[in-house]
Amino acid sequence: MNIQFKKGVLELCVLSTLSHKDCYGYELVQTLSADIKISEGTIYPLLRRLKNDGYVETYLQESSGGPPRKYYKLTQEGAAMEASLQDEWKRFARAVEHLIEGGGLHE
Amino acid sequence: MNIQFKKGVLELCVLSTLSHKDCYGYELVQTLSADIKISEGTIYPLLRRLKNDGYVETYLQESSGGPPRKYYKLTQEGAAMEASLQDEWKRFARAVEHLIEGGGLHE
DNA sequence: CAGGGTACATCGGAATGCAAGGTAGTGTGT
DNA sequence: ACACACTACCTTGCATTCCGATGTACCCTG
Repeated sequence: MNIQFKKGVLELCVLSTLSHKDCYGYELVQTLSADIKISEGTIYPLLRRLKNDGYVETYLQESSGGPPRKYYKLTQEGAAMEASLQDEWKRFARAVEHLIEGGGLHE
Repeated sequence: MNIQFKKGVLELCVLSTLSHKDCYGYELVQTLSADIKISEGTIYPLLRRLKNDGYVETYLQESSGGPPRKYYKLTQEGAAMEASLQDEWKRFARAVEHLIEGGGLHE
């Protein structure tokens, strides 16, 4: 899988997943990797960034069989960001589709 | 337009455009920018990379009203790369679509 | 002869993802 | 008791790609 394609998109994927339910970091790696491979070295700095920007909040929860899990919860700003990014992505994907199908010509 | 989304995709767009007809760098900037903004500072290093990797060949052609144009022509390897990248892109776009629609769940 | 369009090119900075490495807790096999 | 694997967190350095700024040079128009 082309690494470059993922740039910026993983942020959208994380926000989108969190818009359905709260998740902890390790869980996000497992869940997202079913569709798009993402490594721990990517997710943790990304989640830290999202928290710093106010798009998510965190809370700890004990776990049987491992250290406590840090859950991430979408804020209102995060939900707005998710919607915005999703819209941007769809417009971008359409533009690419247009270019690779039509060769950028008006057909 | 989210800059990060473009990472790696511009290479596909350039190869795809060249698969329809030979172009010179400045022309590619104008053509592609109708759909996806791309700057000269991006296209020239990209074209050099494609040439170094053997995906394109170049030839000069005089122009009325400006310096000579350096045309880029797709090689066989370039055409194969274009097909491969296009396939990768489509699978990637489907995976993203699946994630942001279904939230990564099996629905 | 100044300014704008054409057309090439390079450089440094910013953003992002990854592999590799580190810390701990829990459970299983021998 | 001890090694190993799995869970779960985290950081650091590296590679890649894109952009804005900048530079060169040609041609035409006012």
